[in-house]
Amino acid sequence: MGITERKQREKEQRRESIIDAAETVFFSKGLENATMDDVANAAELSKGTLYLYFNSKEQIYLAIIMRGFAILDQLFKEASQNAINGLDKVRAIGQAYLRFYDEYPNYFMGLLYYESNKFTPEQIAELQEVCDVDRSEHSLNQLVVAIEEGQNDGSIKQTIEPLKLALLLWSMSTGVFQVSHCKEKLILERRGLSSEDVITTFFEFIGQSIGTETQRKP
Amino acid sequence: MGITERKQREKEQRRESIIDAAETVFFSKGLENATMDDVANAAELSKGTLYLYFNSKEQIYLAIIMRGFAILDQLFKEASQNAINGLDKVRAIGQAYLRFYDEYPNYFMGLLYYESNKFTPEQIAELQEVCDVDRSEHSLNQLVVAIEEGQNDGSIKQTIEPLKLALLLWSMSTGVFQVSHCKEKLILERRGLSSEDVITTFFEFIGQSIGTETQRKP
DNA sequence: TCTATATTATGACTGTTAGTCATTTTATTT
DNA sequence: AAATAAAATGACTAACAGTCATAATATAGA
Repeated sequence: MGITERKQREKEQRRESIIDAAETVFFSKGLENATMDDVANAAELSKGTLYLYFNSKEQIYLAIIMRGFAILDQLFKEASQNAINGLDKVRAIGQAYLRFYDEYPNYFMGLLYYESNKFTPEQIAELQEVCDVDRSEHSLNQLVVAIEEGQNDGSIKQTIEPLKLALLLWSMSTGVFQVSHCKEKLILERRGLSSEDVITTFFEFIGQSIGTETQRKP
Repeated sequence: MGITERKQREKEQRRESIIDAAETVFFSKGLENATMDDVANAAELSKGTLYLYFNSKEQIYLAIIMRGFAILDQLFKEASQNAINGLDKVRAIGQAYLRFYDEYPNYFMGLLYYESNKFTPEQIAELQEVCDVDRSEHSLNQLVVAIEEGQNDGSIKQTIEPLKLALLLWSMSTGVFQVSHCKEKLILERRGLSSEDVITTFFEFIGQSIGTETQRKP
């Protein structure tokens, strides 16, 4: 009786196609300005149908954000691959996060949205019932692992415990990307600085601060 | 003819009282859940009247946020007062920012809201017509000045230009406060870390990284 | 003081949109 | 072919931001 399986699969596909449509709509008009009818049109479904697959507009956005986390997770994984030691791994992950911010700005914004107050634990639990797992912590864990490795192989100072350092690096990077993105027009340009410029300096700054003496460039 | 002046003054007072009311309402129920009727009730005015003083709900929130920036600006000013050199000033400003985050969490959230995409330049321009000036850059400028001072008196490394370093410190701090605030329940507690713990480590980390060798503690 | 005019305030009304639900359409089973 | 189950629909509701004709109040002029 493969019908049940086929139906399950079709349901899954329909859900994905709704997320696809919502992604296009939300990313182009912005979450606030986009209506559920917009999404329904884009998905070639009626509005009511959307609510058979998701409980709310926010719920759909949350599903989109989870896609972003999956991408980020993958980028981190790839970045870690070719690193020669822990510090190098951390650097590569940092670069990967920068690439994520650069190449997937909409997903990055979603990440910020997620990291704010916005979603209640209930909403996140809801999602897990119908959709993918919550991947929001995977990326951070990869960073923790890289730091542990670096502290073991002697490339990273042991002054800060891995989880704490990972959280710091994560939050500092996020903050720098966010601010340099938003201030680009208002402050940076006016004074002859660019966003990339600030970010590059940030990476140098951090690299020197967490590496052991032997790792420092002259 | 003092009547014009009195009327002007009364108008100003009414506007302030609307902001007072909105502050109470927005801070207690959250911007999203609060309605303009809530604000009107709290202000003991009709909804229509609110729109004689502000163009939109967002506009009122923006006015509240500007109050937050004024407070922050004041805190930075006080913090700078007793510092013995530039690095010390920067440290004091950092502590002041932390105090702001601790003691005025709602204003801090407003600051984050402001630093996001949320407001268009038009909205900010609108505000300036009817209300206080845009103070959002003052605090950052104080930080720039402190860094310049530190680079002149030899307490801060000269490797990064003042504006860039100020932006970095600002954005890193903001990111750390934000994340450690939001992750407190989900990640930190579960692994025996506290938000203060992370923030303290952050300040030590930064202090050591920007100070000149002679400023470092053993 | 009384009337005309300008200012300030009001709340019923409008348009929009997230979310619902009785009904219809389509697919599956007997 | 009929009965049943699953999926889809779109008209409907409730809530809310923002508007505007009308009313109340204050000021100025006679």
